[in-house]
Amino acid sequence: MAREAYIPQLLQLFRQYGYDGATLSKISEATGLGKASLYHYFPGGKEDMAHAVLNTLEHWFDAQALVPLRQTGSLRERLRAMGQKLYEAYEGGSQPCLYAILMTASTRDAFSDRVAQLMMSLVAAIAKAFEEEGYTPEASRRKGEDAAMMIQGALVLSQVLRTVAYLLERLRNYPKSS
Amino acid sequence: MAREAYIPQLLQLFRQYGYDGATLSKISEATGLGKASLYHYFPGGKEDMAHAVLNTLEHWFDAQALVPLRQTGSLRERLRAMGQKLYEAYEGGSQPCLYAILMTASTRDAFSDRVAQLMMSLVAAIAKAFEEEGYTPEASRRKGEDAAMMIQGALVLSQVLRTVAYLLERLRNYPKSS
DNA sequence: TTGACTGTACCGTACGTTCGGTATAAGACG
DNA sequence: CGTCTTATACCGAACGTACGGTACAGTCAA
Repeated sequence: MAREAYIPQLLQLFRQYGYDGATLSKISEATGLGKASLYHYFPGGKEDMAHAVLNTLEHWFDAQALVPLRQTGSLRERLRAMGQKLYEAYEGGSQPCLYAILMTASTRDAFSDRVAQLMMSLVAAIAKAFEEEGYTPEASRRKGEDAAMMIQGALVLSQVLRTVAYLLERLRNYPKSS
Repeated sequence: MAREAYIPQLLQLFRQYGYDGATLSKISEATGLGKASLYHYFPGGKEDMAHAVLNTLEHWFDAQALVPLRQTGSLRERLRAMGQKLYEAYEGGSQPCLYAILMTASTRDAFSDRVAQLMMSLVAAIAKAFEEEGYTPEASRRKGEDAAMMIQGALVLSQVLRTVAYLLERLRNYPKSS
């Protein structure tokens, strides 16, 4: 099996236990792979695994969440389509964002540049959609940041309050939320 | 020295390294206390320390951040005063929220009920201010959740993007952000 | 026969926690 | 006054366990 086959389990473990809490024993158990095999697929160890998950996530964002932004239709419709994709990816709020998870790791420096870049590309993609609609670059950037803030805020509150779905529902109906 | 004297260092360590990453060695070094002494002040170990920090935070919220909400003045002014307090507490976004940090711990179950309750009290306090202004209970609750989401979202983005202050600036100017 | 893959044993280190103390100071008692 | 007790503050050393990671001798399909 290719290393990509284990990405979903890795993602789930990092989400559930955090980076420091996702121990090799747990990873070994969840994947069914011995430590030797894990190091065969991921020579760089745990850090390598996290980066592999980020690779997949980066690709997923491009191919799933951001693709509606580049399609035709009203801005509102396109944002909604993105919201729907995110709603599914985060399972209605029951799953946290890996970016936020990795930024709480004790070795966050190993990921901070990468995660910042990924987040910025999300902000930029949303901003671009606004810009095409006639918003100024600055206002567009702000709209992109607002959207990202709302997404992350909803995810945190879902985690904390465990009342899950209805918070992210607003994301699905973004940008008309109130 | 009383155990309360060590709360600021503990808060800082949990924020910086996460719960799992804040090891007893680091705590010992930062506080200047031997590991054994830490168990004198916090018999319940690391979990005890985290709860002690939450105690302080709970008190701080009541005495600092939420007190403007109960004062006189326009709703807008009161929300702004709260925003200013939060802006200071999170050092303009350079510091994450401990609630979110603890929810990424591998032993998050030890804190999840407590953290949910603390977050709900924040939401409720903001909602109450809106309700007094004539908003319906449901709309008020929604406003409280929106504010909490915005706070948490701004904190996450500040952590991830490390562009810090200007995101939380919007919080300071809440609710007129755009 | 090669090369991808794996089970097992093992490494040094660090973890959270506990034990068995010592130092100091404040009361209590005769 | 002296000393005896008690409580608080603190610590060095060690506990058993688990950590992330490595070495190596295989196995097995192509």
